Amino acid sequence: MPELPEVEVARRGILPLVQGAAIREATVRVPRLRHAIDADLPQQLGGRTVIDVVRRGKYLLLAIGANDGTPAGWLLLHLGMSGSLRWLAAGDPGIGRPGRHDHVDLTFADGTLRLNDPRRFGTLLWHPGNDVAAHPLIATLGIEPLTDAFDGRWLHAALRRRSAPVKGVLMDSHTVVGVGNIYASESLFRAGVSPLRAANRIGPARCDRLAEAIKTTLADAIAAGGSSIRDYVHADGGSGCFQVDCAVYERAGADCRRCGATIRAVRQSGRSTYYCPACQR
DNA sequence: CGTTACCCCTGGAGGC
DNA sequence: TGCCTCCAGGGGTAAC
Repeated sequence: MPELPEVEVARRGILPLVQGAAIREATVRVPRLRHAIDADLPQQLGGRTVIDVVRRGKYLLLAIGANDGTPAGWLLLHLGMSGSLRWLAAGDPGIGRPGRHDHVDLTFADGTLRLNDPRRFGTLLWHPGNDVAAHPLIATLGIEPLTDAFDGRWLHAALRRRSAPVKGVLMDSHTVVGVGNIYASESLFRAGVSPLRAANRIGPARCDRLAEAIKTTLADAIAAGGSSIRDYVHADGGSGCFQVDCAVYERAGADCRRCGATIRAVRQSGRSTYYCPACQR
């Protein structure tokens, strides 16, 4: 579900709630996520403090400190397709009535951070020590799109050795992180690039436009509060349907807002892709 | 190495 | 009402 903007919005939502706060208790009701949650996770977290919450790709990384403030390890959290975080203030009666897919609670003095994930494609892993970048799931991640290092030049060099359709390459988190199924389609529309085009057949000038389109699409969505369609829940518990007005996503059969042509849907590697066959080449 | 198909899982929507 | 099929924001893994 969440792509980079939703994860970033969730990060900003929970940071002021949990930073510097001690975890009184970690409760795991359902450990069977994509990777099984370690049985000793509650022992690792109990009594420790959340030092910081950072984002790497679609992962939220919680720096966890020991009582004396020294770093103890990292909590890797990925929301998968359907995961969401909720904050329930202390005393909220909902804390005592977890729902069917409320798999994990982190209980603080001021409230409870609750992970809900119906499809259980999410991930919650404990990584001891300082070096979270060394974790296999993190070490293999590609470039962050909202950095200066990611530009048309970088993108052109990366796409040059890929013959697959560009849309799938943009969604490959080992190349560039954070671009999911919605924003891949939206970014390609903004750049006027067909999702079906072989990645290595996009020239430098168009890579400039595409890199810029990815940045602005993601940044706009973050500014709008993230873009969620079905079951995303903001960290504060409100429903978050941010980017309600996608240009192409889920608009098959509708008119292109730029040229009036009919938006088309195709399937690529099992995922739906939307594009304007007239605007995007 | 790069590409593709498949798989994990639940729930909602729509057809009959 | 029920049952069936298809679809959904991700990504790791295996096989070619």
